[in-house]
Amino acid sequence: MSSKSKATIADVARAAGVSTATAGRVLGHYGYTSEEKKEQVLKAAQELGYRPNALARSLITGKTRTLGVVAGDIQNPFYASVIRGISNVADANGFGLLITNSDEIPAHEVHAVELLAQKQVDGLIVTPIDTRRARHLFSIKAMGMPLVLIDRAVGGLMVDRVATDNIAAAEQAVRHLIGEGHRRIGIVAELVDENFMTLDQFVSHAIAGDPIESETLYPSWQRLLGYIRAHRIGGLTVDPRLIMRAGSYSAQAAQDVVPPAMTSAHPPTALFTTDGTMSEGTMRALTMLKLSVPENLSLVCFDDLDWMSFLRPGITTVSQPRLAMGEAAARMLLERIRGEEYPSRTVLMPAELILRGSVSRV
Amino acid sequence: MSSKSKATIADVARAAGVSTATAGRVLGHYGYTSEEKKEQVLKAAQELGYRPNALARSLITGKTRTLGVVAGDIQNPFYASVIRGISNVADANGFGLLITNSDEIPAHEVHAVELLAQKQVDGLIVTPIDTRRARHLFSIKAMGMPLVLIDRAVGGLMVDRVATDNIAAAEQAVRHLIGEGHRRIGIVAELVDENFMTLDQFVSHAIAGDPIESETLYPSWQRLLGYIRAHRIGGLTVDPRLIMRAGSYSAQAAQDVVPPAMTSAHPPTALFTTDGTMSEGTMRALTMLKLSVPENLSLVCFDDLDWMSFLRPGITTVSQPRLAMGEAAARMLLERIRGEEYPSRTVLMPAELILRGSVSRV
DNA sequence: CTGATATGTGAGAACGTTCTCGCCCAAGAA
DNA sequence: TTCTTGGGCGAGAACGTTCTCACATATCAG
Repeated sequence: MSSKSKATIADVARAAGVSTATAGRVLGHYGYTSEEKKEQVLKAAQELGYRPNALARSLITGKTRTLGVVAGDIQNPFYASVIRGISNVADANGFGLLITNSDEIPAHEVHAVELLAQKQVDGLIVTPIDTRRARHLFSIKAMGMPLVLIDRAVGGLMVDRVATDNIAAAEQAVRHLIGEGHRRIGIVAELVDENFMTLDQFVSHAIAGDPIESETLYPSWQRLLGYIRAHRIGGLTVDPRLIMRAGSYSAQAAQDVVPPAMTSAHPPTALFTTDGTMSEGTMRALTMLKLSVPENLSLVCFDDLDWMSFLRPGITTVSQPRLAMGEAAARMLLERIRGEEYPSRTVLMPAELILRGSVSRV
Repeated sequence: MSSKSKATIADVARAAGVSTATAGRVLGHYGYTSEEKKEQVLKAAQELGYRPNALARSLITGKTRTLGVVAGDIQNPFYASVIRGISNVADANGFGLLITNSDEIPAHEVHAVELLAQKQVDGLIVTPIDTRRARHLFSIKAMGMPLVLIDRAVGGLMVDRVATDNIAAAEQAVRHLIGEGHRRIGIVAELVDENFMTLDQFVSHAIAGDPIESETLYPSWQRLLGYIRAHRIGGLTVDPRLIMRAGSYSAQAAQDVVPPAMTSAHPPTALFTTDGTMSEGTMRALTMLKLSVPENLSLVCFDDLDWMSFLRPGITTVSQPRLAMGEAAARMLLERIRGEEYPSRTVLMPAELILRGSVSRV
């Protein structure tokens, strides 16, 4: 029956009484074969339980029909959705997915990219960690392997990219708070060190309206920029004490940084959190502090997580099209794999501010 | 430099002035080579930007150092964590991960398994959908490909498996509610049709204490069994009207099935939800119904999701070791891949009841 | 009839590795 | 001396496919 170990094309050919070339043609669906031999071969293949060896096929065709993905952490809902989006279009096109986690550690990313390249993936989707140093990614591009970036950009690396329009989205969110009468608005953001400017320098540049190379900025810095722009537009000054910098991508860091600001002499009347992880840490802190939303404090988050819709009173948040981002990235990658030529494209996806009950008028 | 397209072992050998065999030996770390030639080869490889082709290597060794995973849906926190666990041990052992979603659709699972087998993965981790018919899985086993099942079992398929001890965990959760004085306890569960017994038959068997082949039962049915056993132990009768059967794996289905029961003549004073998806749907329903937990209704969930700890008053829930389940599965799989022989093993992981604030005494 | 075009077949090369073998050399044992 | 042992090296087979050819035939246009 079909259970035995492994039958090769040669075995099938022998059983069907044809050459391996002919058997290969019918099994691989290429070239010409007569109906007669086709039936013989198919019958023999069936009986022997023949299963094509994709390795051998890929070795000679140079195509693996496999996409490589380097994400931060599958457990994070953001990445989980993005990957799901990628998976949707990969599936639909008969591509497999080789997935790795970088945990936002540059060395892990380098290692993962190397592994995927050795496994000869047809293309790579990466959420790059270091927006400045990324020799491995330049090397991938130079090798001619299609590459698409998600969420972050790499300075000088001209490849397709899809991201949320972070600045506009954050600006809209904070303007909403200002519109509701809030004047002291805190922001909870990772703001990991980018080593090119201190936070103070960055803030004063932004407040002064100096031009800032925002493309290669980390998302949390872009969202901070949107926060500052909303203040400028609203004619408000930015109080640096209201910028709660977690310094790392963890809910715990956010949870730690919120209480001091909330118990200070002039606490904010509203908070803006810059991503799902910060939102979670902030919620934990607010629960510990027994602060009620929106009675004691208004809140706008970034990224629409499951619980935001049913946790009373409902969290007003910026919704990113995570699934669509993954799908768009995969589609662009497949176009490149097919050999289509374009100048490198950047797709900035709009985010939507979803109004729920976590903001009150002051 | 290291950027050019693709240098092969033959290219490196030529540049280093040695045979391909010798170059292969140093680049592949096997056999003997003199320090002198080793240096020459390494230098040449460096200059040509040589990167081993894992495909060619795998074709001849018969090993790909890649694991295949067929999960329900990466976006679901349960699967996301399990996969992350698998990824942890795969990474640590230099294995890659080929991941697919079945969306709980049998045909998808069959297709995914076939794809992964063709790609010659060294082993497979599957969350089987159909616990009765699974020819493709028997075939995988017959082929000699190592296979580990997670969360569900397949009748008659003797392979390693890791799962939560669902019956015991559910029983403990419901006994807790009974201990707090609850007498009318509702259960919200998928209970997709298993076609071997109707729900009524199943319930009456369980109430009567008749022996039930529980190994190959779906998790939601196992949890229902635990619920019934807790009633038996507590000397309570089971009211069939309190069994809210969603009938499919979606939060929407749960959300739809809860309101009728809550607005009936004799509503329950407490609810037990049998997994994360049911919990989410139930929360949505409770929010719409404006029922406060634990004032108007007590609640115990299954699976500890992020929000359960910070959503006030904190949700009492059964915590499954999802990450550890994935890690255990991957470890068992690697043992099999290494050729270790055991009779097929079943690892039932204990779950922990985490007491928070969603249960009140009546 | 001549040439082109499409269908059909098999022998054997190719893909980029690892593996098997035979050969050489040096050092130590008999 | 002669035999063994183990390091060191290269030629060429092998893995299981697809690809390139050469060589058929049949059909159709001119």
